[in-house]
Amino acid sequence: MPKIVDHAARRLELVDACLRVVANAGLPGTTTREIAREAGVSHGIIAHYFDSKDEILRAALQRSYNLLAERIQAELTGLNGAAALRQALLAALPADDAGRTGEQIELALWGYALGNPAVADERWHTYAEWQRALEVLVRDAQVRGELDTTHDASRVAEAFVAMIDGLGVQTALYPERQDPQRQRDIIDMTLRAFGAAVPELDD
Amino acid sequence: MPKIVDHAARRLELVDACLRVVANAGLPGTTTREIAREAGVSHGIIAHYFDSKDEILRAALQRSYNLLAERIQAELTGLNGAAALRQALLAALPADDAGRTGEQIELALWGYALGNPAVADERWHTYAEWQRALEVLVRDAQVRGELDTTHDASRVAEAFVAMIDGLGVQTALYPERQDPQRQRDIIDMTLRAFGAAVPELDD
Amino acid sequence: MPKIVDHAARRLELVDACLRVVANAGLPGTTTREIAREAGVSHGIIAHYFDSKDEILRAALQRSYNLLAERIQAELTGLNGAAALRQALLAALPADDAGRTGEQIELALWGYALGNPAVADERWHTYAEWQRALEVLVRDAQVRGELDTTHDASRVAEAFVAMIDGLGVQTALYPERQDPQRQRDIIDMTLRAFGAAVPELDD
Amino acid sequence: MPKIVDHAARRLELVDACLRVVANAGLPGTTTREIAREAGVSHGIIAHYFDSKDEILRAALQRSYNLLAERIQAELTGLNGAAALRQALLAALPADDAGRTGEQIELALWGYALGNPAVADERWHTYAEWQRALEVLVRDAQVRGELDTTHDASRVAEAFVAMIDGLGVQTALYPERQDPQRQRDIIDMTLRAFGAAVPELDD
DNA sequence: AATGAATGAGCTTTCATTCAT
DNA sequence: GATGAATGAAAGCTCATTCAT
Repeated sequence: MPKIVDHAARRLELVDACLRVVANAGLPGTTTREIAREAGVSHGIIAHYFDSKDEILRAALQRSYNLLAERIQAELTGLNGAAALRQALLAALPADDAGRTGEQIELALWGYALGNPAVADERWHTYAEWQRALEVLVRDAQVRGELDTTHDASRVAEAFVAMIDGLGVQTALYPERQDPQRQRDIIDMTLRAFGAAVPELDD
Repeated sequence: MPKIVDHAARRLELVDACLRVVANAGLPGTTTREIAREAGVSHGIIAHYFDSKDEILRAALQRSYNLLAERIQAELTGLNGAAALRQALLAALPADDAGRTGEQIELALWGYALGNPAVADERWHTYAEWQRALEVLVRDAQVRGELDTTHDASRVAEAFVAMIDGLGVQTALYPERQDPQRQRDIIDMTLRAFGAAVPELDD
Repeated sequence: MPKIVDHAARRLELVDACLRVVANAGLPGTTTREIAREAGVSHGIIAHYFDSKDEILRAALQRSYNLLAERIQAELTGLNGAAALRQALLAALPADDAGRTGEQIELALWGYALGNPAVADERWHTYAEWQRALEVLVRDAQVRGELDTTHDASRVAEAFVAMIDGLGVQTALYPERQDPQRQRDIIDMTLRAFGAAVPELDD
Repeated sequence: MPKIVDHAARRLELVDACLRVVANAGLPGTTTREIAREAGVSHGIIAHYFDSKDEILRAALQRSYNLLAERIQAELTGLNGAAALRQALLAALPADDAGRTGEQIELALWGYALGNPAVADERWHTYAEWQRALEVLVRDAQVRGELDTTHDASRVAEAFVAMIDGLGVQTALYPERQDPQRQRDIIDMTLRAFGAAVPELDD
């Protein structure tokens, strides 16, 4: 009987170690040796669970997205219309240290996708999925009369996706210069501009 | 002092070669050897003009931004109010192959800034400058009654900066999947949402 | 003691798998993992049956020689004198694909013996045995008056051993450039030079 | 002005270091690090002069053959007929320590050629060249009546090439067990069998 | 007996940097 | 100023071996 090891769990440990390294050391600092050290295992073990460094990086990219998607999904329960849309957008914003780290991982892995068409393609599908989910929320809000129907739902969704991405970039690059509250205000302001009844702020 | 002029020109040649390499080979492919080869000079020459690889990359990042700023500035002559704002935003969008390449360079260099606080700090200043310029345009449009005054000009500017960045990311990562016209439509739609009188589209 | 039988049979399976790997992948491609895969067993099993990779390679070398010796022996039944000598030499030549593969294994394992004096020593004994066997055949032919007695039997045997080895090297290295028939002709010609009554060829 | 270095000379130094390592440590022991250490230079320098380890090994193979060919050629001056043939064969035999080392290099590199068709092909040409040269000597001896004309010159040449190779293998593998004088005797005996008037030995 | 997870040394190769000329 | 030879650290990856189960 061989040593009993949960293969999937071990892979996940390594992927998470990889994400921590990316966050701490950036993509160039993400070496297989460093990942192993972070996971507290030997260097050679990575070859046991991944065919190459590429494979673990791709898995990390996917995991990073899954974590975000789960977080957003969790926040939507019980909401609908403009409130659900707003909640989704705010949840997608990096709010705390973990969120900031997540954004840095995301941004570092964009640089990785840049040179790997296959990776970029994988990434595209998760992006499109996220945009479609947002489009559904926009349309629902429009149907309920909680958002202007003047604008095409698909484009509105895309506008918000872009804005979220852009705000995320700034958080990743200038974590000390960004105020999470201000980013939420900007989202709320834009929602109002698109006709949502978001209560005014008084800062 | 002819020597000094030569010196600056030589540096610029090297920086431009560096940008071409980043565009063609990505950040990991940007080696000092490759930059020298692209510039058609010997490998060791880089040490003459830059203390380190870091320094040439920083210069390339700055140059990349300057080129964009110049392009935007050139498009604004003779315009004011909402029209100027719109023109600035559209000019900031990557429209053609050159623009797409520029975005990829930008994105690759973000990954570089991620691990270098000093680089990120430099980058922050150019970002802030671009945002302030946009804020001036927003305020001007508001004063002229061509944009809703409901919203804080500073936040509106930031919203647009984020949206431009986000759309740029998508162009850089998925160049074949993005339609420049659709990106322009999204900007126009958002301008209308903020009260600008941008003519409706009929695609 | 059935266990011991199993043990020997298992070892043989592994040794044969090793020979197949050497033939297919060359000596550098002969890894313990590959041997295990070829044998259809787990990787760690090799440590059960062999103390080290060296040991299995040594066993493979010995096995390779035994297979050849058996083949030669089988061809000699019922023959004697110059006819037996000729048959032994022709049987030692690689004639078909299997023979060619055997030569490649042999040659690959020479490279291995080169750095391992112990292995080379083992190899020496099988070489000496093969030479002595040939010497007996030469002397028998001389006694029967089917071969010149001018020459020392021991040296004649050695000359033929060297020639067989040399022809084998060429088959191993340039399988497509060698013609088995031509190699047989060369052997026959040399036998005639040493006084054997081998019928003339007419190609 | 760059540092003046004789590129070709430096390459040759490295190739010779490579040959010494192959001789001392065998093919598996021939690492780029070891070659650099043997040459007394830094490890990375090999990348300056050779694109890959393959390239330096191929160069070493070629060099090894050239050294042998030069040695043989040097011994032939002033001779012709059977005497020239005999001298060529004896010169091709490994006679001293240097010759033995050369054989070991040769044998190790055969193992390398085994897995590289391109290398094997290169090797084939030098083999064919050596065989043709020998054939010319055989034919000359036949024409002068110093060798039996019964046998086909081409086949006789091939027989001798094979015998030389086979004797070389034995020297390489069992350097302590081989007696150079005995190998020369075997060659002489075979020459006599083919009709050459080589004086009898009296050992 | 058999498994396969885990280790760590060592491989080739790449690369920023230094420096003699 | 300019060259390119040289260095040495570090990268990804391979692999024989060990060992808990």
